Amino acid sequence: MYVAVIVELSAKAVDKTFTYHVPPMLEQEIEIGKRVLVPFGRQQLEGFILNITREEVCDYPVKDILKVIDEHAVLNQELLKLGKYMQKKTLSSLVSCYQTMLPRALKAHKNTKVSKKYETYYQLVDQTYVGNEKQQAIISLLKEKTMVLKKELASISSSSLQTLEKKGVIQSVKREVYRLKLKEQTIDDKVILTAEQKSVIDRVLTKEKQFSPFLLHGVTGSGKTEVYMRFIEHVTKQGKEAIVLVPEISLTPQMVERFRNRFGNQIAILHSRLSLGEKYDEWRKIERREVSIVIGARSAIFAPFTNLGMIIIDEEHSTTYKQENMPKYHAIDMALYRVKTHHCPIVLGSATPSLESYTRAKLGIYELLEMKHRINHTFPTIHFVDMKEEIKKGYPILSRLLEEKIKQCLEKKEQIILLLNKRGYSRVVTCKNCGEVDMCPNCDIPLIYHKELHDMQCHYCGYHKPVWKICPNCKGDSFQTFGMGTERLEEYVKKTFPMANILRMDVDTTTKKGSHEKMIQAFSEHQYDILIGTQMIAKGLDFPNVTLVGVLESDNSLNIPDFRSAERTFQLLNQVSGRAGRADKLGEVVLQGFQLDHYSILYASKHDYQGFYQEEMHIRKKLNYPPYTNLSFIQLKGKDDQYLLKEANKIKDYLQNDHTLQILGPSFSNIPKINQVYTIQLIIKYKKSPQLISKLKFLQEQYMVGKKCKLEIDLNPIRV
DNA sequence: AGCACGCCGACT
DNA sequence: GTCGGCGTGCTC
Repeated sequence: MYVAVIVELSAKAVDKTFTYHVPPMLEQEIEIGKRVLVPFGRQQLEGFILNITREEVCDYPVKDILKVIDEHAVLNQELLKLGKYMQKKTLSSLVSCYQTMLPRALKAHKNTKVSKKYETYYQLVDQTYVGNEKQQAIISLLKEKTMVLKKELASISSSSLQTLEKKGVIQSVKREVYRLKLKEQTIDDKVILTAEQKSVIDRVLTKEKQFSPFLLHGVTGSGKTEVYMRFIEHVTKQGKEAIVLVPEISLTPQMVERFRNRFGNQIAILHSRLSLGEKYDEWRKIERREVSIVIGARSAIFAPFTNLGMIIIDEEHSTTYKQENMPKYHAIDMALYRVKTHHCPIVLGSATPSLESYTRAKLGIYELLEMKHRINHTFPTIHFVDMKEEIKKGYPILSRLLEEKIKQCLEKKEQIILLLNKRGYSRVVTCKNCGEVDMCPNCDIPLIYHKELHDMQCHYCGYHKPVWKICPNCKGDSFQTFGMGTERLEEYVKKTFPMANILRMDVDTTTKKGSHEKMIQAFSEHQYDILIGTQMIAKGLDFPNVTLVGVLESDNSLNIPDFRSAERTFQLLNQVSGRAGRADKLGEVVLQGFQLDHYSILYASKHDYQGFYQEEMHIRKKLNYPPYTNLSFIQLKGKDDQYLLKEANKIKDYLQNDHTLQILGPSFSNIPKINQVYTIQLIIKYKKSPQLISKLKFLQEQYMVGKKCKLEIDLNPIRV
C-alpha cells in the first residue's frame, strides 16, 4: 500500500503530494483525510493523506510512513474538495487551505499541544468490601451515585482513595469533558411572526431541498434573527444541520444567547476569542454529531457537518468574512460552494447588503427577499451637527445639541451610546516651538498619546515609548496635541456629566478574555448610563434602553482612500443608528462631522438603501469599479522602497502586455511602512481575462525565491 | 521550513 | 592553500 501525502510545509516547492509506502502494521489504520507522520529529508513532518493506492511505480526510493496520527479522518471528502476550490480561488498552497479549515489542535503540525481534556471519575466494583471510616465515606458516596468525580472523593481522603483503588474495590474511569462553560439558559420568548417574516420563511422553505441562494435585505430591527431561528428549527427537525455565520460572535453575545435559549445544547460555538482547547472541544461536538447547529465567525463555515440543510450568513456585507492573511478566502464563496454540494438554501442577510450582493440579487443570481418594516414601526430621528461651527463657538468635542440631548436622556434614566472610531487620548503630539511631531520609528506615522498608561503608542506595530519631556529637535519643553480618541472623550464626558456612569470599550479596555461579554452584560443591565466605544460597539448590539446614539467624526471613514469608503460609511452609520430606540421608546441619533452633506451620510440618515445603491452604482460605473469590473490586488513588501518601486513597475509592464487588464499604481499602501517593511501595491481592473490567473501564478513563482521582496496576491480584494 | 551543495572572498 | 559567506534547490 502507498499513500499520497501533502506535508505541512506551505511553500510553492512542496505544494504537491509525496508518495510513501505504508508498512503492513499500519495498513489497517490509513484512510484519506487522516494525518500521518512522515520522514521528509532529514526531518519528520506531519501531513494529510490525500490518496491511497495499491501499487506505485517510482523512479526514486520510497520511504515508509512512521505513524498514523488520527483515529478518524479530520478532513472528509467534501472538505478535501472544498480545500482544492479554495486553493483555486486564493492562489495559495493546498496545504495552507486545509490547515485553515481545521482548529489548531487538528492542523498537521508537529508542535500541536492542544488535546482532549479528561476528568477522572470513580465507580464501585466490589460492593461487599468494608473498610475504615474514611473508606466507608467514599464507598457510601459511590453507592449513592454510581459515578463520582475524583476531585470530590479526594477531598474526603486522597490516601484512602488510593488504597481502595489498589485493592480493586473501586475503579477509575476517564471521561472527555468540554471546556467551554456557558451561562444557564433562560426562557425563550418565542414571538408571533409578522406577515413579512412569514412570507420570507415560506419563500425559502419552498426551496429547502435545492441549491438556492437568497439575499435577505431586512432593515435593522425588522426581526431577522427570529427568521433565522425559524429556519434552523425547520432544518433540524428534518434531521439536518445548519451553520450560522456572524461577523464577530464575541461582539454579539445577545444573539448567541437567543440561539442558546431556543436550541440549548444543540449548538456549538466557534469564534476567535475561545481558547484553543475550547475551540477543539466545540469542533469535537460537531464531529461526533452531538450538535446540529454551529454559530460562529468566519472559519465556522468549515464545520464538518455531512448533512447540511442550510447556511445563514448574517451581516453578509461584513468585511470580517474575508480572511486577511493567506489563504485570503471569502466565507461567502466557501458557503456557496458547500450549499451547492449539499443541495440546500443559503440565506445572506443584511440591512445594508454589499453592492456586489445586491447587484447579484438584481440580476437574479440571488433571490431577493425584503423586510422593510421595523417591528416597533419607528425609525430614529437623525440630527446633523456641522462641527466647523461648533469649533468656532468653542465646542470641539460634544456639540451643544448632543450635550443637551445627553442631559435629557440621563434625566429620563435612558442610556446613551457614543461612537468614536479612534482610540487613545490624542492623535498627534507636536512641539509648540518647532512643530516636530513624535513619529513611530518603524512605521513613519505619528504616535498616539495614551494618557492612562502615560506613553506614546503606535497602533500599527505596537511600538511604545515615554512621552517627550523636551523636544529632541529644539530642546523646547512645551507641546500641543491634536485630534481626539476615546480616552479623551471619556475624560471629557465624565467632566461634563459627573453623575453619569460611563463605560469605555475599545481594544485598550477589552484585552482580557471575557471582558467584552462582561462589559456588554453590565451595560445592558444599566450599570452604566453612557457607553463610549470604537467601531467594535457598532455591531449587532441590541440594547432596548438606548435611546440616543451620538457619532463623533461620523464622516471620518470617508477619508480613507478606498473606493468602498462611501459604502463602508453608509453601512456603519446605518448600523449605528439602528441601535437607537429599538423597543417602545423613540430613538434619536446625532451625527457630528465636517462633510455631512456627503451622499452616503444623507442616505444613511434617511434609511434609504435604494437611493444609496443607485448613486453609488452610478459612481462605480463611471470609475470602472466593482461590481462593474473585477479586481485583483498585488502587494510587494520589503525593506527597500526604491527597489520595491522598480520591481512593481516591472510587474506592471509585464501585466500591461495584456490589453484586457487595466493597471493602477504602483502606489504606496495606506500605511506605507509598518515595522520597517514597506508595502507597494498594484490594482488590476478587468472585465474578463482568461490569461490573468496564469500570469499571476507566474509572478508568484518569480517572487518566491531570491528576491528582496515578498509578493502577495489577493483575488477580489475587499480592501484596496 | 530545514539542510546540503556549491562557488567566491579573507584568513591560519 | 583552507574556512565560511549565504544563493539555489531538493525533500517521496
